[in-house]
Amino acid sequence: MSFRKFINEANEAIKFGLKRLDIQNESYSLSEPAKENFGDLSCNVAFLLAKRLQKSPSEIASILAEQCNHYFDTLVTKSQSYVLSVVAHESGYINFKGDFGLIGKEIISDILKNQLNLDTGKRTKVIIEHTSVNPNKALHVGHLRNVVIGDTLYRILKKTNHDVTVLNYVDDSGLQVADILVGFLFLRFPVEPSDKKTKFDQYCGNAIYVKVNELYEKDPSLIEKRKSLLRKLESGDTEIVSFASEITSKVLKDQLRTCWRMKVRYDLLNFESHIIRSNLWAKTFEKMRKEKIILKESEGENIGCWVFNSIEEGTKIIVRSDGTATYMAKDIPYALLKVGTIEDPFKYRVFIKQWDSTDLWITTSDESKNGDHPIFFPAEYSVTVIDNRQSRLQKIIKEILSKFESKPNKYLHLSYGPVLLSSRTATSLGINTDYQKSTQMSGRKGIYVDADFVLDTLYGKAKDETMKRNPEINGNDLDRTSEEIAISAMRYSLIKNDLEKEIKFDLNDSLSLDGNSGPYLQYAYARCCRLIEKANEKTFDGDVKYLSEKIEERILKHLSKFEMTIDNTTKNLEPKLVAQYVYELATLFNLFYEILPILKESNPNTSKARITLVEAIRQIMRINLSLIGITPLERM
RNA sequence: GGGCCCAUAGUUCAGUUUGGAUAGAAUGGCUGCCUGCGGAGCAGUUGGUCGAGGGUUCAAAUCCCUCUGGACCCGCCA
Repeated sequence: MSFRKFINEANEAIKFGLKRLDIQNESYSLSEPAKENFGDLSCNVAFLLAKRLQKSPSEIASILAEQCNHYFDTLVTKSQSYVLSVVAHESGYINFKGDFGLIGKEIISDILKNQLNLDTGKRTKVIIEHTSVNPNKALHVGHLRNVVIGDTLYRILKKTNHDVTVLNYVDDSGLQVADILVGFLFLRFPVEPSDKKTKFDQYCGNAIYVKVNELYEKDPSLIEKRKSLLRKLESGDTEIVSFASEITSKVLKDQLRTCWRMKVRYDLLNFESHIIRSNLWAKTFEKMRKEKIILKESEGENIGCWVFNSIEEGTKIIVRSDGTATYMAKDIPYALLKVGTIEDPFKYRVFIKQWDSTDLWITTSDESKNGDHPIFFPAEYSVTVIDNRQSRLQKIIKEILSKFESKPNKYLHLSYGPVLLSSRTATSLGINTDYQKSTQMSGRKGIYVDADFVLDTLYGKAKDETMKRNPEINGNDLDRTSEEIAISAMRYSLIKNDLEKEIKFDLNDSLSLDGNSGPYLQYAYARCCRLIEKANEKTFDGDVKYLSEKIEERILKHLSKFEMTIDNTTKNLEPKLVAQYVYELATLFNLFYEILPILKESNPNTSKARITLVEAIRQIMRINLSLIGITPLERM
């Protein structure tokens, strides 16, 4: 926590100074100044005191700075101070300069000895639910945002020693599944796509789902057929259920292929049909009724319905007058299960082995399968990754949960803005944009950009670039490298921005491998690797005191902020902070590489120190890249 | 109608939580830098009434109010 120690010490110095001037209860902020030549930390307290003391900020700053300096006399050994100087600026700021000789020495040592302190989780059990795409279509770029946010969060929480379980909820008995069943059973779509190379999820989504929805308008009798299929699905009609299960699991496996390609993994799949059969809903309903969380309306427009009266959101129907549960109601038992309000009724078996050789589990009704399995439920807190259109429902679920539990905030909704198509991209897909700036995607209407298609296109582009630079590269390395570059471009572009902002997806722009992009980060890492390889060092024991150039100090400072950045990321659930951190590190490194000789430096002490610095950068970069799911490449 | 989110350079975005010093990147345009540690790089240049108006403050992109423009949610659909 090197940089934080520096902040703490500066804070102590300010407090000390204020005390000596007999000033109490003054709040202030200690922040990084806009420009580096003002120092490393600035305090605004003099501005705040101006009125109270009837003096100018400038005057107060200089008096206070002098008192602050006495703080360092109280330290046992001044050489252990992280603060190099405290000076009052005429503007009124008190500026602190850090001792990056000392801070740098500590952070480099921590990095190289693998002694970074990232354990903020202390084995806290966390459940993350993400992806949860209906199993009737292939993933589009909008789904990928969800997948990548969820997986990045998983990686960060895992690294900070949280005990993380990743769930993927599969709605295998809903309307959207009934839609493709209509296609197969009534419109006679073949059970296999005519072109064997077509992925089954794409076949269902692109050919059948869209077509069926078009036909509903021309032939309303199909809607009746869908309704009857849905009833059979819910009532457990053996023939239909088993056919549906065959279809959805084929789609699901293809969806998982796309997710795995993105280096995403899960622990458990929860099928809606299993939850229905498990009796969880019945228990939940009973409980809500008993505790008077929901009430039966005896008059008015909702007569005969069981409703929840939300304080802020008004009346919400939970059970219809015909006794069936609404869409939202089905999420309640799942939420209760996650936070431990109801007991886990499931038995488990391994569904499939994943790309990282971990097991992906599913629930099962097979009585014999209840041997050793990980403990999935419950968690200390649960994070559900769903886009912001679901905010209202998530809020109501959270409110219902709070009726069961006195402890708040165990159930979190990680909200994000949807991915829209830029008008250029929409037009290129033949969609009439009506001169709008961007277009909502819709699986049902066929308005979307397929995830695999984008990855394939990126892959092709990365391959061209890689071949240009490495004419001698062999086929396997070329394929692997190109794929990793494609994934890094995709993943980075989906998390580098603020979660709440919509992403306007433009196919052309997303194909860029330059600038603030995933491949830029990988390139910086590869450069580090080549330097280390050529340096042929084993020990990395260069002395930080030879790193006195401005750029070197900036790098040491940035490295020292790593633990703090990760801490903020987990506290605020903001994956972009990691992306921004590693981008800045890559930028600083590229600059360093450009302006200073490393291997060619004539002073051996300086050269050794620089090589050590490169190694530290490389380590931090490697950790950060893996946190955001980008594979560090030694060559590209 | 109620709720929620957004608006910063031609474009895509940081910065807003916690007010502070000359508002930063990337991309596009223009221009330099490879017999040199890898040019997927670096540097320079171009480009801003921070949607508008008002308020609070010594100080507002940031806080408050009003307005405008855009998106989304508000069903006994999922």
